[in-house]
Formats: sequence, structure tokens, C-alpha cells
Amino acid sequence: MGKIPCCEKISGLKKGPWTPEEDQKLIDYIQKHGHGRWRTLPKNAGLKRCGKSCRLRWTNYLRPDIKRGRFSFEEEETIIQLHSVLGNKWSAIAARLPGRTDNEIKNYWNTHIRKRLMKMGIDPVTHAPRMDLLELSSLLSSTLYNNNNNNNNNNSSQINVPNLLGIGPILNPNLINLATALLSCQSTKTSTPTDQFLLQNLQENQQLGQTQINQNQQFQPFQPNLLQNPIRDSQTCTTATTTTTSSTAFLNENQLSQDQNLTNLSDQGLFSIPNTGYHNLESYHHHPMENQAFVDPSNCSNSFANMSFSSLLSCAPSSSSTPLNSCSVTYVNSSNEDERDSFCSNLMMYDIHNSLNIANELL
DNA sequence: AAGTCTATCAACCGCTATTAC
DNA sequence: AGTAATAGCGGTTGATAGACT
Repeated sequence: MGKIPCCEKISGLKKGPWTPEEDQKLIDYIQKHGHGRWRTLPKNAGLKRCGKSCRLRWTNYLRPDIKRGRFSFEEEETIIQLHSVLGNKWSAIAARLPGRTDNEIKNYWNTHIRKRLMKMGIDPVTHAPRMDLLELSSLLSSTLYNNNNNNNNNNSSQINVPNLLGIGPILNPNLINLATALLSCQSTKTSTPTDQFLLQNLQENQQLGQTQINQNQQFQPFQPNLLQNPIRDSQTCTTATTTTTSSTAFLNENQLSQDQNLTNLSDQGLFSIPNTGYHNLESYHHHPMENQAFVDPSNCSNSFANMSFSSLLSCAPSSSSTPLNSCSVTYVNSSNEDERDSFCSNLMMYDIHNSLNIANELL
């Protein structure tokens, strides 16, 4: 791989905004000769620019098939859908949006969509609700480990986990359910003494918490796409594999050859492009994991069982660009951005408040 | 009206992937 | 197979327009 001399190292080359004259020269040349080799184009076209700059100007601005102007709702939805699968593969996304350039999409993502998703409590990287549980995970692990040791040493009574953490009043009982179920599942297999201790305490907290839970606030499915190595892990856990939405969630770029698999997924109804909500509320509501006992230890085998409690908690969105999706946004057309914001915000209030109910309560 | 802040987006930079030899 | 040249990608920057004080 040879290194290109940087444009600025080549004397006499112009940088910065293009003038209309330069644009015209470039257009004229390409219309006459095609771009050929970008490297030699500027010289032939009489431009004091580097080839790279010419290519960028042409592909991002001067190309005749470029669509200018605001992104439509359909386009925006498509971008979000595609981003959930492809991640920051702007060129791949652009390839599916005729007339839009990767640069334009990237800019639009960073200035509009990303902000909107953040505002709605969705991690724009993972497309999942933002559960900043990493801190909690390490806090739980370290504190509980320490207290477990203390507990064993002095034979004291059970420790109330939330109170121990100083988050008793705000810890979502549903999270306790989740952890309890997970650890129950795990306890039959590979649980450590710490896990068993956790389970014991969590079960107590669960009982405690049950009385406080409104029946209408049952725990929504833990997002399977947040599980590590979801495809591998999902194969045997019957509670996590049966729906379109969860399957969609298991998409991972590492397992997908982009073009082919997008098509396949689309064919299988696992992924819809471009004009359908990329995750509809109906399927959300009928997720088989919606039942409170969504992890049945008797059914659950390797997938959950092999996870540790801390690994579960550390399923909070990472900074990696792994394009996973399951919690998602369904847009309806609206007349302006504010309305769109409003709609989405309301929608996600549902998603977060009722389904996970963690973001606002935990921290 | 002037100054400051913020959002937007064209363009650049550095890197990797692909192609040519 | 190895190397160089080229194309392309994604992250970042900086100029600028518009909003706000």
C-alpha cells in the first residue's frame, strides 16, 4: 500500500471551497472525458486541485444525479434502519439511498438523527435504550463481592442489595427480576458463590419488590440484541429466539455480507427496507419474553445460563460500532421536525418507561 | 446593532482496500 | 508474491449562516 503524498505537500495546489469557475471546469471535463484517473484529472482539466479533492467535489456535490434538499421521512427512516444494521458504513447506506451521498448522510446523521436519538434516550450506536449500566455493573460486582466476603466471615444476616448500593428506593424491581431470573437460570450450571449470593439476595428483593410493582408495569423483554454474541448465544434459549424482532436484533455485521444478507433478511421478513417501521410496536407488544417470568430456568440452557450477572449488566451500549438493533423507532410522517421530535419522544417514553424503566430510575 | 453561540455541511486528512504491474 | 499507485471510506475540522442575547 503506497502512501499518497498529501495534497498540501504538493506545492501550488489550491485548497478550500470551490469556486463556480472551478466547478464548471470540473463538470466540463468529466462530461467530455469522464473522470478517468482522478490523479491525472486536475492537470488535464486545468485545475489546481489534487485528484482527491476533485473526486470529492464531484461525488459529493457536482454529480448530476445528486438529490439536494431536505431528507424525507422515508429517507430518514431508511437511514436509521440501515444504520442499525450497517453501522457507520455511510457509503453502504448511501448506496441504498439514490441521489444521496455518503458525506451528506453522515452529516445528516451527526447533526440531526444522532441528536434526536440521543434526545429520545436511544444510543445512536447500538440503537438500544441507553442503559448506562456499566458503572452499576462494576459497582455491583465490587461491592457485592466485598460484602459477600464480609457476610461469610461474620455470619450476618442477608444484605439488601439496593440498600447496600444506596439505590434502594430507585432500583427498578424489574431489574431485580431480571437478575434473579438470570441467576436462577445460571445457578443450575456454572454459578459462582458470588452469583449464588447475589441470587439469594435478589430473590428477597424480588419478593419485596413484587408488592410494589404495578401489574401494568411488567418487565418488558430484555433486549436480546444487547447480549454478547447474540447469534451464538441465542440458539438454544427458547425464550429469546422466536420473533422477528429478536431475530432482527441478532444481525451482526460480522455475520453478514452486507448486500447479500440485507437482501436475504428482507426476503425473510427479518429486515424491511425502506418504508416500513424497522421495528413495529405490535411485535414489540407480543414479544414472547414479555411475560414476567421471561427466563424460565427449565427452558433456558446455554445462552442465559452461560452469562454472568456482570456480563448481563455490562450489556449497556458500548462505544463499539457493532450495529445491533432491536429497540427502535417507528416514525410516522409528520409535517415538521418538531412534530417528528415530539412523536418520537412520546414513543420512546413508552419504550423506555414501560419496557425498561431503568434509564430514569437507576442513575 | 453588535457580539456571541450554535448548527450545518463542504472539504480535508489519514487510513485501508483494491487494483495494476 | 510483493510493491506501488490509486480509489474510497469514515472521522474530523473549519467556515459560515442563522439564532439568540
